[in-house]
Amino acid sequence: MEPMEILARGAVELLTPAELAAKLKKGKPLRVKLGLDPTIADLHLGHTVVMQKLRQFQDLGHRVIFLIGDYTARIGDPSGQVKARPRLTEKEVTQNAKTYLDQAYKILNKKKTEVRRNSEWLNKAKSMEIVELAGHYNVARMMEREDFKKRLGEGSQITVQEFLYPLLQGYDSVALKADVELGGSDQKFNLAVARDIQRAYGQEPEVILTMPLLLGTDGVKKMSKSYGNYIGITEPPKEIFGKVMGLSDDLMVHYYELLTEENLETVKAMHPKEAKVRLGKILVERFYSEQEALRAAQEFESVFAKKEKPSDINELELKTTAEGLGLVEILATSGLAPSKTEARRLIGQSAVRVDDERVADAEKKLAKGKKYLLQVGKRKFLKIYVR
RNA sequence: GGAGGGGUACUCAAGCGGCCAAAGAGGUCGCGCUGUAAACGCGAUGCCGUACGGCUUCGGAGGUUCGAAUCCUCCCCCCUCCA
Repeated sequence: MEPMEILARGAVELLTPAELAAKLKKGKPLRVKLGLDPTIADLHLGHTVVMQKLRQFQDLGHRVIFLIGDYTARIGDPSGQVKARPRLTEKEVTQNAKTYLDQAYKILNKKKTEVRRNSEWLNKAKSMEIVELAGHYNVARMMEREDFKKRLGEGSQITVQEFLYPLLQGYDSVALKADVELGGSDQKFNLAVARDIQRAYGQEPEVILTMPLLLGTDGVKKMSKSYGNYIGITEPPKEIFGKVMGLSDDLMVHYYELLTEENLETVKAMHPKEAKVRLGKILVERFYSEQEALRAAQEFESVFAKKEKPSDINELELKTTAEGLGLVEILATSGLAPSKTEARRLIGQSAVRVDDERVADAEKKLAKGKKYLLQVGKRKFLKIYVR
């Protein structure tokens, strides 16, 4: 396949194909920028959509520049936000960036990756320079932006500071002499501004390539840690696999489309469950190994299809001076239930099993000196030793 | 700076002196049905107590009242219109 074809595949938007072709034609490695949002500590599948694309650039011999927006993080990206974002401390930024990079190298080639921080140049900028930068853009265009428009309409606040964000991000591209910039499709506005800013500073504008946003496990909102609808790439294999199995059939196809190279027609022709198992394996294998993928799949089958017990149930020892411990108490202290009230409620809803027997009596006590297998709901297991 | 509107549980949103731990929707959790799907049905959803009940909650601090999310005072924050 031609480089152009590979790079353009899956993109929501490529501005412009002609410019990219021209840049590729020069035969020099391109500087491909990705702005990293240091507000997130853990990567999830949503991030990997863009990562995967970066990897393709690397495989074709180009250079990836990870830009840690440590300076801009203190402003907060207004993209898609309903409210102004909280600002971060220096320490949080550094920590988040480190975690992010460690995880990103599961996908990227570290040798072909350059890491920079925008505080390198933005800290030095004089206020007059910032004012000049602001002079290169106008408010009307800024207000074309969907999220600003919406916030304005709803009457929620927009700070002038937020206007600065896209400008500074655009200036980063100038400082880095970026040839290409990637981002999620929600970043389109910021990226487009970068092109204008580069032009204003006499540079050839970067090509921008936006990738689709992956929907979260709820199938409604984009995948995001703050919505709690994410699958993290550092989650244990069986968690990743389990979450994949819990996807709706439609969503599964969406995941296949954005996360794999599989032929969608083939996928749709398969039995949905088989297809889901396959997707789960592909993903676990990507972040761990083939063995882990197989194990996760087997484990899943035995626990949920055959109703067997998981192979690695945590054990907890609880001490008591009395004859025994109340079940409610055990559930609450072991974390199987968030509170005693909730524990009682769960028992009342016949969600609790002790040694495979459903418990209906909220006052049940577990006698001292014995081990028990507790189960709450379908997936929470814990071995308890009361002594 | 002036005039008015508003801040309620995870979220949105009713309530505007007792019947309010606070309607409704979403979310979440549980049960059922299943392919641990989705959709659907039923139920639960502040904390503590077996239950009658008790305790803490409606932006913050005081006050009025037998009794306040609801009335009053001050403070903080947000919005709209005017300047």
